[in-house]
Amino acid sequence: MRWTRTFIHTLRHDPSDAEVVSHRLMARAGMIAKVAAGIYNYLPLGLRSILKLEAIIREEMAAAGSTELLMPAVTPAELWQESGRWIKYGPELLRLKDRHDREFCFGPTHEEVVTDVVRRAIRSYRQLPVNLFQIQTKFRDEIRPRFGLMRGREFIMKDAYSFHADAGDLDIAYRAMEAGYRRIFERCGLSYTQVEADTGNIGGSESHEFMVLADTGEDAIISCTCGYGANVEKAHTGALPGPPAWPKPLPAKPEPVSTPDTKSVEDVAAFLGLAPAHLIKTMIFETDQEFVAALIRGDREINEVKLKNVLDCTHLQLASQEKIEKVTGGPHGFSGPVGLTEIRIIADPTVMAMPVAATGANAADTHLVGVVPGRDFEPALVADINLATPGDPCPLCDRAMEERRGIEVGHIFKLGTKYSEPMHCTFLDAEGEEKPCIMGCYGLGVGRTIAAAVEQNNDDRGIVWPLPLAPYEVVLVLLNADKEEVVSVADELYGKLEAAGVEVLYDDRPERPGVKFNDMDLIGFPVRVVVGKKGLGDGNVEISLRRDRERRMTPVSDTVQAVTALLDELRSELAS
RNA sequence: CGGGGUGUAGCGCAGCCUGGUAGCGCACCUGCCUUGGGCGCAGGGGGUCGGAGGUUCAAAUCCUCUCGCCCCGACCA
Repeated sequence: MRWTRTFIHTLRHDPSDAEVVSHRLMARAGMIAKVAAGIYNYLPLGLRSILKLEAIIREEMAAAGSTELLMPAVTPAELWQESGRWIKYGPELLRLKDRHDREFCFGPTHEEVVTDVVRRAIRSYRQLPVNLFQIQTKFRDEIRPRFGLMRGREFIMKDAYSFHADAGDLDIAYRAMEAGYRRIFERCGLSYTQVEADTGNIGGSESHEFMVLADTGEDAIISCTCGYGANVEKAHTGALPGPPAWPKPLPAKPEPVSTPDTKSVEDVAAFLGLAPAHLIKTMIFETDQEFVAALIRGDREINEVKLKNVLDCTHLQLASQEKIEKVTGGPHGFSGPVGLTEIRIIADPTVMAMPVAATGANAADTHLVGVVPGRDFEPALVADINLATPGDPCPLCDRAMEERRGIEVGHIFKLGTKYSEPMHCTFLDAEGEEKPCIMGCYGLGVGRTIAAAVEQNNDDRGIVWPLPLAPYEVVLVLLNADKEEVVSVADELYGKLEAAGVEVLYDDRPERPGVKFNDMDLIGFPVRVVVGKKGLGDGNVEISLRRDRERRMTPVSDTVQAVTALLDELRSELAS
């Protein structure tokens, strides 16, 4: 392709709204352009990278046993009402009405639609398993879209869904998808990790996320050298060290102590001559259906995602000071579980393991000392609601874990019968009994993966594309567009490279060298071939790789061979 | 939705406080010049100052409302 016949327009300045490096560079390189908040044009250069990733995905999905279909972007409300998500999904679901006032939504994901597809066709266990995928534009009306393709409202996603007669068969498909995802990210040349994940609003049992590692990633990953890794939202820890020995005499029953103006755990502990780990922190939360008191040891924090799952609620937030006072009878900062009978108490196991503790007394400026969990209060529920932090022991091997950051590019779930049951997607088993299909679902953010690749591969001059995702593998740069003898050599080289099957962009613009070189570095084509009168004087062109920018002078006649050899070298690096 | 900010040429910004000719850099057009890392000189085109209302002799500037966008928190591929 000749540059002058395509549509590539680079920006000299950073767009003022671009915050992260991938957004900045993709916008400047003329790959994407914003149309509205969280909604982008994929310009020709950007689309090429997207299509390359899609091609890899299609190959690996086929290898994993999934078949492509395409479902509608606009889907009727009825399907969502059947699953219950018309209510549960909330304002993130973009709802539309047609001219007859019938309700639709722009699909944010397609469990309902695909379940409908399958239930119309499947009658018998003999027809299972089914495994379908699509690459589709989705829309989620995010509260705060940002970071370009990383967190758009409209975005391209590959989503796959599998249907099985039993859990064992689901596991086979799940493992195949898991392996397929690993191959996809490996083939892209990305550094990534696979972690245990929370299932979020989609629901289900087992779940893994695929994270491209980048310091700018929005997700925190807790991991151990033994291979354990989990999203911090989900991460467990091994047995935490217990609190230090109780430093004072033990009262026979909880004893109120005046603690004026001490609200934070640190203040109270210092005031009482105790360690933070001697206190029980009591947090009052408000959900869509109730108030609850969540109990955690004073030196730890509550993991709100875990808590939300334990409570099985849609919304969860800290209660306001007024509401705390109403529910507990005491002001904010002095809540405690003793005598708290109006609301459910959820306690972390570390709290129940405390032999004795200090807590708020649900009264102004007062704490209770000598509270014994299980004797002085009984929680409605004991569940892990502890937030894992770096340095905590690994649940598998007890070594200290570390925290890294990543960009979630893939998420796979075992859904079970969450959709098949309410939507009656059933089959007859060998005994003639009607059963709901066991389902799995497998998402992969296409645009986000491209953005993550940029996030991971750039320098101060621009993008450094990994070969498999580069919009073009090779750029041929004509330096002296007004010198006929230079042009004719470049034209001829362009023809030969194309004939040899090299994916080449020919920069035939009559621009100054500086402009061209800067554009090439910004866009980040892996291989650059420069034809200029200076090199040509010695019968040479200059070949360089974007990643090291080392220039090798090569005789014109050897160019095609040298370029293909370089490409082969880059490919074999990826394969190894 | 809550809190903070911003909207002036295609892009990046100044001007606003203290009302009075709408500006700068880049990009664009013409000519000359230059040509291996964003040249130089000269000339030129381009604006409902986000929108509506108000105050005023006079509003980009002050006031009110409204819309878009951005940043900080809860969602997610």
